[in-house]
Amino acid sequence: MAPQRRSIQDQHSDDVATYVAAGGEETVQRVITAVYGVTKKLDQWYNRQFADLELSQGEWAVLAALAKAGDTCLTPSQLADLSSVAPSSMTHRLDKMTGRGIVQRRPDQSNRTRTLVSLTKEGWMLFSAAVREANVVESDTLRGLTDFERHELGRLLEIVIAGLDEVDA
Amino acid sequence: MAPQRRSIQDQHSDDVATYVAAGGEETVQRVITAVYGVTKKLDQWYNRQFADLELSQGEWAVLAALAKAGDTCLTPSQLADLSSVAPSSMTHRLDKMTGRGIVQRRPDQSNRTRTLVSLTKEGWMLFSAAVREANVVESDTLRGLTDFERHELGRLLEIVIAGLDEVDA
DNA sequence: ATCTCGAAGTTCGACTTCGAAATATTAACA
DNA sequence: TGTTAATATTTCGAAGTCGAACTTCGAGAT
Repeated sequence: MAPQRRSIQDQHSDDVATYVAAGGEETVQRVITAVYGVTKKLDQWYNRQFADLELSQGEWAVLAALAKAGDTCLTPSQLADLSSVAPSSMTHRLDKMTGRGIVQRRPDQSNRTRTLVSLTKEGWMLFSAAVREANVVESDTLRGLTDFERHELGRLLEIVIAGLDEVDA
Repeated sequence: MAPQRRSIQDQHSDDVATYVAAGGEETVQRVITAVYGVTKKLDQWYNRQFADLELSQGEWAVLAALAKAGDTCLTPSQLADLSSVAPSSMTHRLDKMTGRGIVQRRPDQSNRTRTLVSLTKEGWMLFSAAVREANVVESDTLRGLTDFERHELGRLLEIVIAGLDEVDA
């Protein structure tokens, strides 16, 4: 009754064709469309997985940014920038996360307009749990690739990453 | 005064190290983190570029979904699903886009609970303009890769895409 | 033919986000 | 020292989003 469900790769080919027909370059569109196809699926899985931990995408962004900073504290403005969100939005988000006890705020002694945010021990534990949960689906995502291919994929993407700096300027 | 601004690839290495320290696999994290680094930058550029066209990310998702469907009309539910948004949100979004004249709604004659949505001529023109604008930054993004490398990157990503179907089940 | 169940769309209240204005502190300069 | 400009954060109103309840319609069973 329902038309045969199209496979994701067929859908992908048609998507590329649509973009090319609208004026995009084929070699570019093939890569970019594929990148977005992967992240879209991953985002859906993250949302499902993180629901267990009562963690939204936005809260995850804050958690990850603070974890990556290590011992260095970050200000709300920096967190807003790293999370691609307005500074005013970060205020309430931090209120909530502070209330939950996974981050803590303290005034900067050397500049009292500034607030320093850092992870609590509970925050670190939550981060670690989230990474290990996420690693499951991420690992599944790459399961069609050999070790060599994973290495090659990583290498190529890192070339792209390295070029992003200059494009901005 | 400000500490030397760290390059994106250095940042990337440290990010991977953080995830590995928290319990992720190195080969997996290298690839996934790189994919997200690319899309994050692209998202920022899209937002800037599309501001010219008065187009939000959400509206772009609807536009692209309808364009990919070609002549086939889509229902609000399908659009909500394709755009990863709640059906109730799609109602208002379509109201706005209809008011602007880029999409049109009409009742399905064969099933009157259903509404069919399609692009207007203005919608198609807007889609085409957006694709060509986006292609500029996308092309810049890949500028560090040779033609062969682009082909290889596309090939590897398409293997991943092909595997996504089965992971879901 | 009628009844019930499920599906599609919309409406409603609560929460999140944004941009602009307000507040507080620091830095610069005459 | 006093005034002004700049920076960091928060508050506030408008807009977008979500989940739940509601309405309408269609399909299948009795």
